Amino acid sequence: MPLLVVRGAKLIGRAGLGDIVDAVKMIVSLVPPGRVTTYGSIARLLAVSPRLVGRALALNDTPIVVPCHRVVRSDGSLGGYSGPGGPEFKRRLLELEGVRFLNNGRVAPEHIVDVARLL
DNA sequence: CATCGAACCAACC
DNA sequence: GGTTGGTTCGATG
Repeated sequence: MPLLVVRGAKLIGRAGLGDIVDAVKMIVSLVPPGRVTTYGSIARLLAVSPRLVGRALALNDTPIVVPCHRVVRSDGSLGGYSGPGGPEFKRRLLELEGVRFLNNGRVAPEHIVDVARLL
């Protein structure tokens, strides 16, 4: 199966989003504990819209084995979490991994990395 | 710095 | 065809 789907290209059946899910899983698993990345960062790498990355993560079947909690919004605010426990659990996981949160509820900027830097 | 609104793109109704 | 998301970015206070 293709790793990437060019934006706008039509493939057989549910290939489009399915492939993005796989690619996103792969990329997210590169983010080390104590670090987070953003939807937009992944989206640029895959040449898709950030919203699509969100959707891909939302329908991700393995929320625990894939560290999908290490993806936040570009301004450092949590974003959502469709896994068990919701966003509250997401935040707890991150704190557990050593991610520091500011008073305004955002991730401290020093933890945020662009996935392109991890390649 | 915080909030607001428009743009985004595939799915779903 | 309109709404809806695990968003983003520029404009505005």
